[in-house]
Amino acid sequence: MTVTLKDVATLAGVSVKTVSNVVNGYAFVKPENRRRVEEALAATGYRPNVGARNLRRGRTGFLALMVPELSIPYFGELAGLVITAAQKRGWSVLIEQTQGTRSRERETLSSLGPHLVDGALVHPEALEAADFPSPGEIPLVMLGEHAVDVPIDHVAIDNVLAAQTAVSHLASLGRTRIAAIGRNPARGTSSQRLAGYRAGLVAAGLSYSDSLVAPAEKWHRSVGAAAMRSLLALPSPPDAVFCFNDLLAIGALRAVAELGLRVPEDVAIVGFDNNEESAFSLPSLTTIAPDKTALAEAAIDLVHRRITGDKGLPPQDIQTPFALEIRESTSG
Amino acid sequence: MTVTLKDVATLAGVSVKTVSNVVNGYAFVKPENRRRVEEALAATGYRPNVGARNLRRGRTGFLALMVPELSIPYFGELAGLVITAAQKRGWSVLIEQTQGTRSRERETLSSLGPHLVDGALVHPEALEAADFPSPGEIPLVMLGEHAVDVPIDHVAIDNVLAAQTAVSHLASLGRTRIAAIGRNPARGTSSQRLAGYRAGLVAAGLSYSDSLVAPAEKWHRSVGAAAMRSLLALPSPPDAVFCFNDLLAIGALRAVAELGLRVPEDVAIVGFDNNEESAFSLPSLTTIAPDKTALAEAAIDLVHRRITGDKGLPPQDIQTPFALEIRESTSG
DNA sequence: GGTACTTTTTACATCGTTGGAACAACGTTG
DNA sequence: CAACGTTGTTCCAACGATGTAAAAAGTACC
Repeated sequence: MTVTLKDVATLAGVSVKTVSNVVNGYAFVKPENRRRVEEALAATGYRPNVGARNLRRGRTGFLALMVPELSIPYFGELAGLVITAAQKRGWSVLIEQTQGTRSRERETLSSLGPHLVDGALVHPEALEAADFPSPGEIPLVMLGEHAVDVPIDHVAIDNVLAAQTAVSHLASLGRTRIAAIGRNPARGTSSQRLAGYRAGLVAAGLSYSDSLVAPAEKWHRSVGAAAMRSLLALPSPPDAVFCFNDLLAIGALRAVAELGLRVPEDVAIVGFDNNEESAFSLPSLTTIAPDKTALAEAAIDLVHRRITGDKGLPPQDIQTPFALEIRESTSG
Repeated sequence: MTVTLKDVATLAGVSVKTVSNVVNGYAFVKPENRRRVEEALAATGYRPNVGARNLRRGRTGFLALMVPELSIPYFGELAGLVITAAQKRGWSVLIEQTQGTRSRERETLSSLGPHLVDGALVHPEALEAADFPSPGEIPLVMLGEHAVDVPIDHVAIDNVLAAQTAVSHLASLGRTRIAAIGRNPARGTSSQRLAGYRAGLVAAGLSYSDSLVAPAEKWHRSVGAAAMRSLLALPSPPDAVFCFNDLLAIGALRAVAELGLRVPEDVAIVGFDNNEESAFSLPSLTTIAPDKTALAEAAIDLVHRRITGDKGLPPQDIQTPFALEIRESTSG
């Protein structure tokens, strides 16, 4: 049923290779033949068999993107941008979800054989250094989290500085009891944001207190609400909170409202990620806004360079920009 | 560098085909040989070349999922569920974004050759009947929208009934000036929800008024806010609004709040889609909750049946369940 | 030991494509 | 007109796997 080069060749009265040459834009084809081939191509509606082509070329035309869950707004948005950036360079993107578990992350990583995809962008959550595949396999670019001492390309914003910026902003409003929500020792991202939180406190001359740092296993809205409730139940509750992502912050907003308190008058809140919904919450959310487009472009660019040559390039560590987006949750 | 069947065969001292037989679980292999082959497989770390296997088998192992934009929560959530459901049956999912434009939708559809993917789930937004490929190509399953008289599998909830349910709920609260946001003649989904809206009005004995139906080109939050503002500026503004999706409703919530009015006391609001964020908005949003998991499973199941045999099956039209999720925006 | 049968293994062709070498046609040049 | 470089085309092998059919090895029975 499907049309192959051979069918086109028969119809055009030339050899298979000549048709192949036309399809691939080889220069030296007699105009007359080229015309005949092109007509035959059009007439038959020929489409190359990607599998066969890749078998021959040793390329697949696919990139994998590994994320915890697409239903999390940050990853949905990021995936969309990655797909767009990849498409510009002729790649299709295959998405794998890991639910943020180490076992699924390892499994996914090891299944990414060189025949399935040309390269992969991975956004690990629980992965450890030992889990990384021996180099020499397909090009890998890590997004978001910096796994310690693994010689792999890495693209992210400066999480520590960003977190510090958020906390400094809260301090600059005159808040003195600044809490944090999102501690999770198993996740590198959490450690970095926690470090930034502490740095922000120090810079503002405030002291750190463990009791003001709420843990959060999953960074979901409901967890943020629960954490906020427990913080507000403290003997001396916080007057500001830095949430390690926007979902936690959205949950926190709700918890504050349910207790009849006001944001930002009673509690100022800052999030992280700048999800689209955060511009529309009530009140809208001040947040760290990573340049997700830059992130996606940089990652695709890097994997592109790895795939097309540049073998010698040492592992890159690229930082993309971010900004503090000030909204109602910290500015009445 | 990569290990092929041949390498394994050499190491095990048997023929390539025997190794292939072991890999594929063929029954008649002498235990002794099977053991040797398995050892060689383990020793070399053999991984099948998917491309070559598919070339031979005529399958690719990929499904495509076409959606407007992953950054829209509904599609992010849906895509996540589709990927999960596909994975259970051994497929990887390739995502294509169309931005909801007809040209990109057509382009995408026509690029889905039989060699690239085994089947596709498409969620069109602007596509018309004429755009559909001749049958006999790869199996297609349409999600969400029912394009008229195209003999193609289709999975969705009953949009008309769902919309009617939403409006009936508002009417049951005693609201009499029920508006709608989201009219867009170019989109089938909009027409269906509009029809349901009218049916709901009729059922409640209310009259329809064009002035209470706000258009919305894109169903985004900002558009919902703008539409709400214009509805509230009417000489006799609505006391309830049915928004054609949750994003519009979230925008509407904000517009109401900015004017100092209360939800649901002054205006009750119902959305559609049950995005995760809608359970946490202030107030939380009453909405139509489609069973997205059922939708994803049904679609994957259908495409699975198409691919593995069942050629004769007439085009299916499957309806998946939905529920009205009542929250604060209609119940103080 | 021979026949008939079953189990196990192998050689070969094949999927659709492209790289390379060989070959043919052509116009230039000496 | 022979030798040559340039252009254009074809043939063949290969990418890595699997289906087919035939060969080889084993088993059972007379």
